[in-house]
Amino acid sequence: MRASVKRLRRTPEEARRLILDTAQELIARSGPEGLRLQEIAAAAGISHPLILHHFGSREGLVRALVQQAVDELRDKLIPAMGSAESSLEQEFDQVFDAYRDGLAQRLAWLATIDPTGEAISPAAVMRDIADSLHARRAAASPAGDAPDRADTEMLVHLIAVAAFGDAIVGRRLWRSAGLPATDDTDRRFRRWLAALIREHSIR
Amino acid sequence: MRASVKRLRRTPEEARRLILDTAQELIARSGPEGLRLQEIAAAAGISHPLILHHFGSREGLVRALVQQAVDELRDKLIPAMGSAESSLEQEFDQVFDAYRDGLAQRLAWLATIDPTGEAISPAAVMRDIADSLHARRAAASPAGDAPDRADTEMLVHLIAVAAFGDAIVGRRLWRSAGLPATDDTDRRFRRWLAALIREHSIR
DNA sequence: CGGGTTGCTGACAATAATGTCAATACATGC
DNA sequence: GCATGTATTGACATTATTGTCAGCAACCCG
Repeated sequence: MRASVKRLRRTPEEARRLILDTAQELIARSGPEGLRLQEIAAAAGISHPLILHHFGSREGLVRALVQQAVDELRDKLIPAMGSAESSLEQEFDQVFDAYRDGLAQRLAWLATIDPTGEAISPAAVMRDIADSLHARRAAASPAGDAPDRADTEMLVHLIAVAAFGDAIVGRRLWRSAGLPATDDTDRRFRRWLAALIREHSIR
Repeated sequence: MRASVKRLRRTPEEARRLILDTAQELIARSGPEGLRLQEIAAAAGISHPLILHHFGSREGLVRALVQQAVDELRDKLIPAMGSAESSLEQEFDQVFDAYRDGLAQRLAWLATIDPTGEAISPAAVMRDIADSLHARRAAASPAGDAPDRADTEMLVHLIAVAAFGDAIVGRRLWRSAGLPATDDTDRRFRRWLAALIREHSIR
């Protein structure tokens, strides 16, 4: 004899968005290990069959989550490394911060789900970034001393893997080195790396 | 009316070893997501209660796996970055190779299981490495121009996070940059990074 | 050889997870 | 207001996974 409960009716886009956002919060908090449909549903205030309705299966949800993580990375990285005005230090802050809120964890998860990288490829994000950065470096350097294209590619790779690795194991490593795992230590590392790169670019 | 089957009887150490090794193979292949007792047991040719007998619970097995990954990293990294004779290039090969065979994946998994890094800490591995490297740098540089201790700490951190990140997303990023995801590309990156570091150290 | 210790297994229990389905409620168009 | 479409849900089915337990079997020791 339960009173008929008010039922919220969303557009499919809203519903998918709600589910994806909730799932990502849970992943950021406790990792992808314990990502259960029931748990997501409870956190989102919906029933678990609704997730299956919108994504077909758990597998479909995972695919959507991974795709969104890749898109998110691209959308954060391109403006971070592509803007011509910002300083190297500002760029680094943006790149390193891009991985916050569990984005690095989601990407690491993707890497374990799809080790070969065949299933989902982040398009040509890195090439676009390298193009943009290379153009800036060429413009900034005196004629005849333009840096090698390969050098720029290596540089982009270094920054990408370092920022990614730092997001996942950075704090742990600082602790293991006997240094405080604080924002300040993080910042000092970024500054040091920026100086290293600058030193290299000037030559 | 089955014939009584010959039963293999191992020492507890052998059994634990067999189980851990089998589990790690599975993790390296398909990630920790699908790490099931039944699956490990089937791959190891044992029954799944035997795992529970030796590790108490699935949780206990996970703890042992993570502990072994941390130990393995330490045992590979200290000789790789601590030896005085090898060249920077040789060291880099050892450090980057240390993460192969899924070790980086296991460590990333650990990072998602234990995000704060409180539960299992890799002792003072990084400090030991920094100590060792710093002593070498001081000895190698002319008197009065010894590098800063903080500089060495940053350097060790950079190499550690870059190698880690490279192990997990490196190949994917090369593909995304339009470069071949081959051993050769990997090696070129290591050589480039070694040159960058050398350039910095000489100054 | 006999008895004790314990590694090891098959069968079972308990629970939890994904997925199915019919029914319901909310919106929109006529 | 009524009909249609579909987002949403509760109840259920199915399967898989961890964990328990009693008993078997290999090895050691006297």
